[in-house]
Amino acid sequence: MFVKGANFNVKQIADSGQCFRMNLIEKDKYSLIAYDKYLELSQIDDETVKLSCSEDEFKDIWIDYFDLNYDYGKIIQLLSDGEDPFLRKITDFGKGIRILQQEPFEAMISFIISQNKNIPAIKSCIEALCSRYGEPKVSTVENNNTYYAFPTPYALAQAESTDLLQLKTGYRDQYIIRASQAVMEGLIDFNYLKKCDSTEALKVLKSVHGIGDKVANCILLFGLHHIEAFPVDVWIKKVLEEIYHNDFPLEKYDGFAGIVQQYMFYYMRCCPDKSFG
DNA sequence: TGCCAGGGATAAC
DNA sequence: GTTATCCATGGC
Repeated sequence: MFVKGANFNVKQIADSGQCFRMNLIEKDKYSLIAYDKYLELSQIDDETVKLSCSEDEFKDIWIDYFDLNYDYGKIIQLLSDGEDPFLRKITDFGKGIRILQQEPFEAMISFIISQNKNIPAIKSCIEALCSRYGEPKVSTVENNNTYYAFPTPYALAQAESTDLLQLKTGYRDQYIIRASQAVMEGLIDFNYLKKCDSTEALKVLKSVHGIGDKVANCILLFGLHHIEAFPVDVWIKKVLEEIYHNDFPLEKYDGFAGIVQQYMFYYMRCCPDKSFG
């Protein structure tokens, strides 16, 4: 089926570092595994994306996954009309990005793995984790190909440390196991964390061994849809230092700071011409 | 080869 | 409260 509308760019989303199971298949065409489903997306033109799913599946899963009920145009207009020249530039550069609503558990484990790794390494580690602990599935999209769902909390709570080390998790093995156990035990309740305010949710997430400020904010933003969350990694830190001299007025973007953060991240990672200012 | 990566825990100041 | 050190490993 086809999705029409501005501010939905598959390449920009795939390269925005939110999810790690979205990959280029051929020019303008990407595969994605999420919510136990396999999906292919093709960018037909600036305002058209083709999805390989049925309309029912689109309504059930992907419309929320891609946050298609949220008006990004309004935020983009606001930033484009603002007085900050850097924000005007990066908003124009990344205006096809959307904040994904990923499965909270997948976001939690993925961003625990992400620490001190680059994106290609994160991707291969997560793929290894999925093929080892995830449920095998068969897609009807193309050639009945087999893929693996993201592992359940139950599966990872019982994982062996030595086994995880073979999947290149490095020193994060116990982080993964203990976080999964916290979910199984109900110490982490994603439904509650979605509903409560982000300060409270941040505190709860950081109570898990291996989840610090940055990872917790990524879980908030990409798994719990707290779009006010503002994760600061090495790239964002660079923006805050080099562009704003550590005086970025975050409070001006209250309520949607996470979107601004994504424009910053995507620009820093992907703009071929990073002439600042 | 050495440095960096969507960091965090812990020890040491 | 803030800073230094260590962690395991792939990517480039």
